[in-house]
Amino acid sequence: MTRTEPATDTRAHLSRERVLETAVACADRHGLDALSMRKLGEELGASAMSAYYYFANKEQLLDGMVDVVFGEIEPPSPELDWKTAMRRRAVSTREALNRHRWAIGHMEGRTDHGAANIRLHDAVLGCLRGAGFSLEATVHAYSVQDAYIYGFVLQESDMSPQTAEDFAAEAQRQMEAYKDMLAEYPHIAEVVGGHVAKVGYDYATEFLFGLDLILEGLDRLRER
Amino acid sequence: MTRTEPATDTRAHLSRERVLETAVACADRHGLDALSMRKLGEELGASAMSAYYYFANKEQLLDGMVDVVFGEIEPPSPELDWKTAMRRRAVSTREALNRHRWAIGHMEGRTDHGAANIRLHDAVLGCLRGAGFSLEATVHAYSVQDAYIYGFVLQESDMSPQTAEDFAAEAQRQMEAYKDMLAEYPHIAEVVGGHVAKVGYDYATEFLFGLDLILEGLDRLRER
DNA sequence: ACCTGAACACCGTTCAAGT
DNA sequence: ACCTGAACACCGTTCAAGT
Repeated sequence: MTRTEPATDTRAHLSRERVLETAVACADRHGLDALSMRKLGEELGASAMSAYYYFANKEQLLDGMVDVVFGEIEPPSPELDWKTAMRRRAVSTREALNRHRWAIGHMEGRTDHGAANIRLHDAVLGCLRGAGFSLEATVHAYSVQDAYIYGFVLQESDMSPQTAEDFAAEAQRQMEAYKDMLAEYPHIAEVVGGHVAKVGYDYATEFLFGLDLILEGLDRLRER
Repeated sequence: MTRTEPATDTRAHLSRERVLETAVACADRHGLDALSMRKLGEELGASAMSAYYYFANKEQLLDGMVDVVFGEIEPPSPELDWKTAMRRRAVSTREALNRHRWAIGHMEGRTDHGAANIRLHDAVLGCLRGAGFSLEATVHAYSVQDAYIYGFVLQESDMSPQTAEDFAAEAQRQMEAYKDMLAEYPHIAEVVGGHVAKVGYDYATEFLFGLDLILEGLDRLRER
């Protein structure tokens, strides 16, 4: 958070932040698999093993990278009503995870939670409690929302086509490829051929559809 | 699908199925990271590179492994009403993914879908169409359900404690560890300390809570 | 304190060779 | 047809050494 650069830097020095920044940028561009400690050193303009001074191993580097992503998620504002606040936080989470597709699948399992993670967690719980959810209902509400958000981005980041038009084109291509099997799979033929290949599939509106369905369901769980 | 073993096998021969079976079992026990092509050869009682005869590379091996998991998911029965059928299919998906924790995160992104995957996909679409969902509503309904199911298991498989009691104990341990920071994070203190550390967190009931919330929301989308 | 280079035990993949 | 062994270009990590 606060940069403590020595006043007498002879050259481009390394730092925890700069290593993290470079690692995130590198993973964004080439994927997490392509990010090796050696490649990271090179990208930093330093030696192959230079990152090991700041991170004991690759797992701890990933801990740090994940918390960078958490830091980009907009926490729910206490100014807004709970539904709007949760909706915006969900959208912000989706956006952050789409900027850093390597992160999904590593956001939850960390044994030591980063500072940004904990801060966001606390803000979400506070939003729900303030809206009149009981302790139990708060746990429920948190679970459903996060399962949905992470699951949606997981599906989304795995699919190649991005826009609704791309999606329609890809659907049409796949229909051609599987043409001889379509008799065996009539419902895929109907839904993909009759709908997706025509109107496409827009991730943003699809995301909001499910999100609002969940938020409306949760609203009935509140007290008063 | 159909086994074509030669009648004159001199010894324990390899086969596509046996390689796949062994790979899945190995990943179940030690994780996907620990599964190397060399280790797999050893586990098969064959040479280090033996699996390369059946799979061009590790990615195609993973394609096959993922479809094994899809094959373990119970497709929706046409005998049941749509909500019960979807509920059972969701529970079955969660169970399969919990048996094969390495699979989550690899189920969706495959470029060539396996046979079991396509079969299940078609059955789910058929169930929804048969229940009176329009083409558009079917796509919505599929999206929400799968996002929720995958996302829930993603969270679940990342957490270490399994039972509600374990969870409560772990929560208590974490409360101790973060004691000095609790003033900064009052809502975590309240929810974790006041609820989770006491009653725990049962994954199965938590899963059904969100699932039913979604299914009930979707019910209002049907025609007639 | 901060960074480097060589060394170790591993990878995935290719390919000529064996039966 | 089915499998093997050696070889290549990579990994993550350790550690003694440099400044």
